[in-house]
Amino acid sequence: MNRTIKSHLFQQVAQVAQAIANPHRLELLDLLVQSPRSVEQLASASALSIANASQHLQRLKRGGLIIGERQGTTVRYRLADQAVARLWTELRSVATSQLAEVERALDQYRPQRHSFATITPAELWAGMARGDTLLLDVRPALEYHAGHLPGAVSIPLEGLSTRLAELPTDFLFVTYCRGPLCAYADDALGQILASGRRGARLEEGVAEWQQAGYQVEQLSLLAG
Amino acid sequence: MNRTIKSHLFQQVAQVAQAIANPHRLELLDLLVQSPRSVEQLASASALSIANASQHLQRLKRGGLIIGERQGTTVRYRLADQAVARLWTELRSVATSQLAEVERALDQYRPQRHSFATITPAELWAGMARGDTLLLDVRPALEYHAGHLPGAVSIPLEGLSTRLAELPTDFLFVTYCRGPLCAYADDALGQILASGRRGARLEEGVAEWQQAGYQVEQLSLLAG
DNA sequence: GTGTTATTCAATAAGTCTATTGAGTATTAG
DNA sequence: CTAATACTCAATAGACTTATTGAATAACAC
Repeated sequence: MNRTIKSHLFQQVAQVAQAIANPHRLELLDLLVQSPRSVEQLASASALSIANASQHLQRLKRGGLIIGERQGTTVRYRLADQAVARLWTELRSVATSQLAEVERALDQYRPQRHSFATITPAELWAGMARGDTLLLDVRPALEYHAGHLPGAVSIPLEGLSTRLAELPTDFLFVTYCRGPLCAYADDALGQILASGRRGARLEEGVAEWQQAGYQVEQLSLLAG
Repeated sequence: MNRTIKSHLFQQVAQVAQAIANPHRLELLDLLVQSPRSVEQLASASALSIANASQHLQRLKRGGLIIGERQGTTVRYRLADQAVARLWTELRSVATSQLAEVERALDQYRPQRHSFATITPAELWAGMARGDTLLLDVRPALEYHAGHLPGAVSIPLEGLSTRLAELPTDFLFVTYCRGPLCAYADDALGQILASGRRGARLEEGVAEWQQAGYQVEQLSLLAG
């Protein structure tokens, strides 16, 4: 009888684990860590049908991981709590460190990652203080507005190729994006290096930065 | 085609989430956070058949969460990494803070938890330094040997009722066990308070203690 | 009111997960 | 060698999960 209650307790906790135990839902969560979004935005960003995305989002909601708020005709989903971002970070960290399969998949998705220079937050700080380093946020503008690293300039990957000529030449360009499972910063860095400029990649995204105890900057709460 | 690779990456990470997305496997993990164990020990502690426990353990192993090592005729399973304990702690924390259902299940499993005094690590340190506080580890001896809080005395719940008379009367007794989802410390504290002694419960277990940056003590690596 | 857009719901077929059973394997003891 | 112990494997039925479809609802513009 104690056993029944105990089983029930673990069953409840397992509900949360079941909510994240699906690749599509992890991808949705990864997007929501960057910024709140509507169902349609999430569906198109993750290549799901609207109905399918909606159902996955409701599963995440039932698991207490995200919150959906109706705003006129759309429903805007966001993380229920920063602890959810920590859970996602921790899961990713266990996955990449313990499963060789994940490392291999990551090498496929980000083939250049071993050839790029990487930079730590401390080195980045020092360079920005010296004034010889520029930090580029290459995520979509929507995500930049929801929160970005202090001093970062928003140059979404989409527009980089046309704006490349604008960039000065005597700087070290540090690119970052959603975090270690995102290839935007690699793509951007590739273009920057190809143009003859110097650059490095920061593996951390906004969530990892925040979890490491640093502040993030926010421009507008109504980012759309 | 980029999409295929990306999906594959998230699928790999989801494998780890799927490994913990089952109440029995969470219970096994919760046991393994306390100490390594054989299949038989795990099966009996979690009320599973041997074959079933073995299969769940192999699923956890495939997910990279635990490691099994043959030692003579038995196979001893242990956590693959401390990061796994962090993942479990983080999952539990999201579950308890975001799902009212979990709080309700916890109230059923630990009905006295709101009536007991709780104590923080800082208060505990102060009391132990003053010499008026005794810290009791009420988990099975096996788990105490695998690692325990510094200065804790091992009094497994099983033997407490017969040893209760031995305990001095002029101390504050602080009980702890596996962590917030464990009722051992509540049971023990109930007996201690009923005997007229003063006491409080420490919610943290060894894993949470360690994750908070404190040291743990270990007696023997061959604890059996 | 009608029409439009964004989202959710319900039904369903195909796929995946689980507990149980009984057989199979590895190690040790004698 | 045989027997015993501890564990794993394979097969399977029943239970859940998932993607797709098309219908239903909610908010708004007019």
